Amino acid sequence: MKATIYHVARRARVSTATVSRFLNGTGPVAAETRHRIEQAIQVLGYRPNTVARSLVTKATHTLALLMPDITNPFFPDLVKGVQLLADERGYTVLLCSVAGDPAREEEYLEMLSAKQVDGALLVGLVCGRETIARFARHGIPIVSLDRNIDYPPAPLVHVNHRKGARIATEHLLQLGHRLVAHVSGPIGLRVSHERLAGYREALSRAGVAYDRRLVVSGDFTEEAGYEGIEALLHTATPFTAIFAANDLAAIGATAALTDSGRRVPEDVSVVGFDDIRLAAYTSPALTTIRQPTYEMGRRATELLIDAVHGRMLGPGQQVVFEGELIVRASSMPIAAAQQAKTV
Amino acid sequence: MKATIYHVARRARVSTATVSRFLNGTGPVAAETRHRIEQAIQVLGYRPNTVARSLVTKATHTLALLMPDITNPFFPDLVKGVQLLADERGYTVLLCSVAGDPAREEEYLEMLSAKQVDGALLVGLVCGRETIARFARHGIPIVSLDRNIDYPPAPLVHVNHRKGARIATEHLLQLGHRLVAHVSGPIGLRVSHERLAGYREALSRAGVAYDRRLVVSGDFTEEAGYEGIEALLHTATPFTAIFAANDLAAIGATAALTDSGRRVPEDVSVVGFDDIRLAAYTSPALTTIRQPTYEMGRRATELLIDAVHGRMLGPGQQVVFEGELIVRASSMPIAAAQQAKTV
DNA sequence: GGCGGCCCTGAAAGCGGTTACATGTAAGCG
DNA sequence: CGCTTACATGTAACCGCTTTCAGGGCCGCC
Repeated sequence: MKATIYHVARRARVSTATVSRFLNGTGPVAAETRHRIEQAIQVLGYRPNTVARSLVTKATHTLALLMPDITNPFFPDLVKGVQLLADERGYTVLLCSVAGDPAREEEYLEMLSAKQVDGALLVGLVCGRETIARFARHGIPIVSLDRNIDYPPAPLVHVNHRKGARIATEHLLQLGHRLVAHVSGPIGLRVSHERLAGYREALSRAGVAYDRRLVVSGDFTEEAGYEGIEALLHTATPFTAIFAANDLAAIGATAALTDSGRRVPEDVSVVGFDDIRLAAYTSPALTTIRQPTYEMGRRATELLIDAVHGRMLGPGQQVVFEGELIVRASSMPIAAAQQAKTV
Repeated sequence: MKATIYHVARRARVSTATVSRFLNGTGPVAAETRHRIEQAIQVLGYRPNTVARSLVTKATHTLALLMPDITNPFFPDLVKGVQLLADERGYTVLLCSVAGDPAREEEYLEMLSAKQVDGALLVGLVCGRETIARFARHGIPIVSLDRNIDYPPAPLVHVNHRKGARIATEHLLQLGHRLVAHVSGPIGLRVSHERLAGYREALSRAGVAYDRRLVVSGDFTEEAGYEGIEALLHTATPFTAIFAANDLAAIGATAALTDSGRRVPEDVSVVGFDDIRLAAYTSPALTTIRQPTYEMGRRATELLIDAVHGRMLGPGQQVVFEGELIVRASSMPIAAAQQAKTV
């Protein structure tokens, strides 16, 4: 039989109200009473039942984290950031992998309001805005990562994808590459769109014509990167560099290049995006745009908890992080010889 | 103002008991009444409050997942398996990264019993057995992954680490290697111990003497793998192959080899353990032992949910998976030339 | 026609806490 | 000395739901 506050009260010869006051530090409790209560708790091995508490306080100290796919190496770091900050603040996190499926997203959103979570961190959701609006109507604060939520306006944390992509592409251009291919993310996703836009921006600033044949669409997986580049090689469209929309795709692309006998970076330079943990250890080590993933997770969670406590910045608040170019071994200046044969 | 069951009852002109019966399918409800209730729910946008429900039913439909570090690429797949199965069964999962810190593990365990989770999945815990025993006393079912919990006996899911390690090492031996180094996991962890044991077993079966200078200890990270092998190279102890206790370490080791001018696998063969997602895409693609991570997550969760429902197999039940050798490009027969120079 | 059942429903007692309000006591003060 | 005041505690309502128990109709059946 688990001890309840009632048992503690009885044993300490006080009322449950006093025990509760003692537990929460609300209201005064005499030193001697305090001592008796401590004793009782100790002896009984009492732990307050948070469910009962939540029922009356209407706070569960639980945050929900909705994300597409934890299997993508980009996310674990984010999760860690969220987790750690939540922990510091006495919150606990409910993990929901929604697999990029709008129906599941909606289902989960429904469930969350029933579960009375205190707040929700929505990362890269793909569902319609009405779905989110409906959810928000329950009054649960939300913070969004990489997905703009206009109505109701929710705090947004993201990196400047466009600029990052531009920097990545400019890096390649500065190395002398003119035929830069791009493996994009899933079409329709804002992130993919932004990164593609950054790529085009860099091209156009450098006066290089945009060639849509050089853009293959992927879905942020290694498989797609591999297949995309394999297919591109089959078309015999020449290129000397690749900017992949994320590291996974870059790694897949590199594998496709290697399997077809090309060398990276001697024949083709490759740059990715994200700077996942293993990017430094692939061979060649991957040049990429670092996203401060862990930090973003922390910051987003901080904003969320603030929102839970009713402390919000102005509406439409945003925290934007900048991507940082990390030059490693997968990119190098275009070789003169290479210019001639262009792969 | 959020609608409660009381509001629904009022609007449908029935009692809360009837609404509850309708909601849970417990007890009969007349067709017409049913219809009125549906209407009311619809109009009010009512969602039952699971917190209140849990208070009385004593079931939260929440499972806790305690793991060392989600950042290790081995885990996300596991999490996914857990997540998906939990989802199918109507459970939700609370994520706790304990960072391999016994104190945090204990803290979390405490919190979980207060949070009234229905069950807990403990993966690779390092805390003392008394801690776990104390937790178990709260009556919360647990299932353990990769850590034997003897008292109270909890179902255990794991792979046969020893055998996997033996197979990995045997693979190297069969390729003609005799000087096989090993990057171990953190000493003291059962998993590390088992994998080391498997390595030694293979050596001894093949009549190869065990040389402790060939064993460097790591902690399952790339950094440690890198540094371990770098250090080993400095000692000038010759070796022609490496069996790393996990893929991360293998990748780090490969990087160290490459950075020092060695080629993998021409100069040194490398095999890992885990078969993380990216193992197939490193270059060279990594030979490794595949753990059916996703499946293990599912199976463990299944056992846990069964336990929650009081359906347990016999005491001391175990599910053991077998590791499978996946031969890729990072291992090859020892070259004649190499035998002479032995790195 | 009376009666045992079967359906369907409602009243009310909790689940384990929190908290507004009331109460009792002793100190402070003119 | 009587009155306020602050402190320490108790009483009881309530959070939103489930569930036991006890009917009230209505049927069939003897």
